[in-house]
Amino acid sequence: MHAREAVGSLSAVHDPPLVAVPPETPVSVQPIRIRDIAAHAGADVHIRGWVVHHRSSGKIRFLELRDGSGYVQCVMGKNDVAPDVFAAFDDVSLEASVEVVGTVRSDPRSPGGFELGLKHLRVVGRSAEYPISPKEHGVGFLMDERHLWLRSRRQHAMLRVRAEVMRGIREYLDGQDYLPVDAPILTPNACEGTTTLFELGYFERKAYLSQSGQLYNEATAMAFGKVYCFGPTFRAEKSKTRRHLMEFWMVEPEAAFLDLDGDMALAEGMVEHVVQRVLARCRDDLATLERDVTKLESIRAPFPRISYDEAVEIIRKAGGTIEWGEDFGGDEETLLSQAFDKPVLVHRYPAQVKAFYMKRDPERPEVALCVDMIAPEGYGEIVGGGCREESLEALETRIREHGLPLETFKWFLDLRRYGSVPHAGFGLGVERTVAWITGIPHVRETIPFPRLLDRMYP
RNA sequence: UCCCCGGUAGCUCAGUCGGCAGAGCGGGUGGCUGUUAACCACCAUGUCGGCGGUUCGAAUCCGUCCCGGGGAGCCA
Repeated sequence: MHAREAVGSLSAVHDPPLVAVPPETPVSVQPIRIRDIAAHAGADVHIRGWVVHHRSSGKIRFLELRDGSGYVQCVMGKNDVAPDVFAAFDDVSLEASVEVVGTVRSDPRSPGGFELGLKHLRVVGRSAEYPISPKEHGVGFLMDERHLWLRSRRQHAMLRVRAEVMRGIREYLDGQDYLPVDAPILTPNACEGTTTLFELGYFERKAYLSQSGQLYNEATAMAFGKVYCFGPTFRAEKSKTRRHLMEFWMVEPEAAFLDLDGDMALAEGMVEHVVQRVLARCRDDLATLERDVTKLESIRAPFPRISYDEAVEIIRKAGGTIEWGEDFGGDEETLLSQAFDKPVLVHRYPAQVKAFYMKRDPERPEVALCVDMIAPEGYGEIVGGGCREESLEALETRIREHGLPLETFKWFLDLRRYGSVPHAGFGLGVERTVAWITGIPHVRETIPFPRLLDRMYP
């Protein structure tokens, strides 16, 4: 109990111990995170984590630990430690949780440059026959073991970049004076009336999982001027491609008095900021993922801005077959992205392929004042947005044309009855953005627990 | 929903012409004082995705269903 109390009192300004330290392990030093190990060179430290790797050579034993902040190699010789400490290694296996005390020393033979000369070792939780071995595995197997796969280096790198992307998005929008105002996830009806929604019971009624915060954003934008919502979004489409998830995260800024050029500038500025922030703060993670960072370093505003008409020309010259009036498929987006080394903003699509609330170009009623951002290297559309129709009459006409029920949009039409203004916004898909920045081919690794067609486990 | 590919040990896979079910890794036991996905020796492990058919004989050929992967459509 003495050791336990000592740790408890010392750890007031450090990480508290997550497990009770038994009396036989006389831990009297503060727990540290591996990331900070260089600051403790020459000193004794207390580290808790999981076994990534272990090797024994009879009288010398090696242990590689992960605590979530980094990796460190631990060493002990048979003649350097008490017999019970040396023997504790016998219970060590892949992904067993352990706590150790040792002396930090610089050693070029250790990955990371520092190693821990062990004084104490205790197995906190054993790990029998950990399923994921250090050898190669297939995607199907790893997805079944996703809860364990998350412990691997590659997944750490991926999800740290994701976290940095999300921080960068919030930092940028907050800095532009956008207020985070989230939209509901349970909605009474289809927002855009286009994609298939997940339906669920809402007591005696039906409800749907949100496919976009767009319509609610328009209400909050009229209340606060500049807003964004950031949360999960659901699409019940039976999509089975590397770019699709049933549940994904989307940030959607919306601003009153914003025009199409301003909307494009906002999207461009945000994407530039996010990419540069990841480059500045996640170099090691990008290296782990073997990302060619020169392709990211050139992501600086301004991005090319082309009309849909021009995009069709580029696609045709590149060998694509597309008729004016059709939306772009994956192949067309890839051809288009290959013509540029930056994200490309494509504006003024044919109105027929866009949502009902998109504003028509007054000079060309057949096109909408909208914009998509196509990521480089074939990662597809990462942003979709544009100007919203602010005229009550025009919007009512659009709703009727799309065969949507006017009464369910009463509140949405109210926004045009009471002080309507020109406004615009967009949605950016987090997973596609992370896939592009990390350079991985499939979005499923960019979210901790992907929801795919026919895959809901774990 | 449609098209293509696949399913053999815990994992990754090989299995020839239809003729004894295999390797590496992982696991177990033992050895080794500087290992880096350590190494060496030995040991254990199978509803060959399910069902039906052809055959003296099927992992192998045929039918069907299930599951997984890739792609299309739709979208972020």
